[in-house]
Amino acid sequence: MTTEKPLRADARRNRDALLAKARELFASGCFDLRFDDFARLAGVGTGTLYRHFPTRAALAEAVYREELTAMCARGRELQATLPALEALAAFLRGFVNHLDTHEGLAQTLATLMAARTDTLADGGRELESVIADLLTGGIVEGTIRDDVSAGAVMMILQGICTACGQPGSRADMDGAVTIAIDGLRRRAA
Amino acid sequence: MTTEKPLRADARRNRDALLAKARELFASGCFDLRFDDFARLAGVGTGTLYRHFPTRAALAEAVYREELTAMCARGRELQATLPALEALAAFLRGFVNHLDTHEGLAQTLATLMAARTDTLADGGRELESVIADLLTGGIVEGTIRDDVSAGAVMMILQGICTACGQPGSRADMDGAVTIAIDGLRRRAA
DNA sequence: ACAAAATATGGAGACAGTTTCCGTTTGTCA
DNA sequence: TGACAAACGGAAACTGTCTCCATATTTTGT
Repeated sequence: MTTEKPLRADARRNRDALLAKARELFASGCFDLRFDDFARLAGVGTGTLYRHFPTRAALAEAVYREELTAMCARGRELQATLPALEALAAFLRGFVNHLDTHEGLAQTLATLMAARTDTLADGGRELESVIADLLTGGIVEGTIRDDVSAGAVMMILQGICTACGQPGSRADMDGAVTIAIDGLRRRAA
Repeated sequence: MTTEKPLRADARRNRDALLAKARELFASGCFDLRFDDFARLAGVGTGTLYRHFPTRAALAEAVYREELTAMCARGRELQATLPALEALAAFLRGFVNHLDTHEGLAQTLATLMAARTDTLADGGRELESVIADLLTGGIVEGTIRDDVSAGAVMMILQGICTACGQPGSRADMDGAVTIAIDGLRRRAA
């Protein structure tokens, strides 16, 4: 599906430089400097930046793709080793905990999830599919309600990601997760 | 507190024209046309627009203020006539139902809630205070858990508002509310 | 009723960030 | 090594935001 195209040597080099510098900048909290500056600081031309990453969101997605994939992998791992509801709870707790110290990731996810559109949302889809599988596991197991789907959980996470970074939000982020976890439990008849 | 300043006649007229045109545009789904164009279409100059509404969000807030206040009033009314948890549930259901057919309001709220930048967020604070009171009522009554605060619920609503308008989101919006309502119940020991 | 003072107007233009375009450079392959 | 394709850089065009101030309207005092 994903058309692997062999990139020319200098192209790959520039792309990597861009990515490395962007990662560094994001990590130090600079989310909204001029888009052009990502190019300048990485030592490449503006055109090159745009050729590799047509939008700010595309750049952010590329930077965090690996990290996001790792988190998803962890989710699957939890699913394999714990009962579904506990796995889901652990996953969500870990997720929020990670977001709290990686604001750039939170911002990026907030954007990706809000992006109704196109191609670059598939970082978000990767996450949604992990959650869907966790839910399914819990439904089979009988511990998770069967009347809500992963999309609903994604909305909640979206809210959490957006709020992340606001002073004093940590407690409410945890609160939202608490609500989500207990709200997902199959209700006693 | 709110400094009521007598507005000059033409000023009030222009302000109203702006508001009316903006309401009409929002209702027809045009959220992101040039900000300047709101002025042009309302038949006033750019300066006038900026004088009355310094930002896009300020304009949106003014447009929806009345509507939002009505929703909050309804929340208080529910609180007065139903047990707290039921009032909260009815409020949230009604809220989402309303959002679903008023996308402009949803967008506006999403923005207001995300904006920690105070002055224009007090539409958001009005909402938060209604929810806080509903929660408090339920805690006293013993039906709502006491370990999460209104901020957590606001995050969830933020996610819902952001998602509103995406095709097929309605079911998940309802799902998120379902999770929230059940997640807020005091857990049996 | 009128003039002075106070208030508000409009829209040209400065500005900042974004994006395109194309002449030049660099890498690839035979 | 030459020819061709791929990628580069960065100046210039563009787009939306916002400010400024000479001009116009309203209010107030007499």
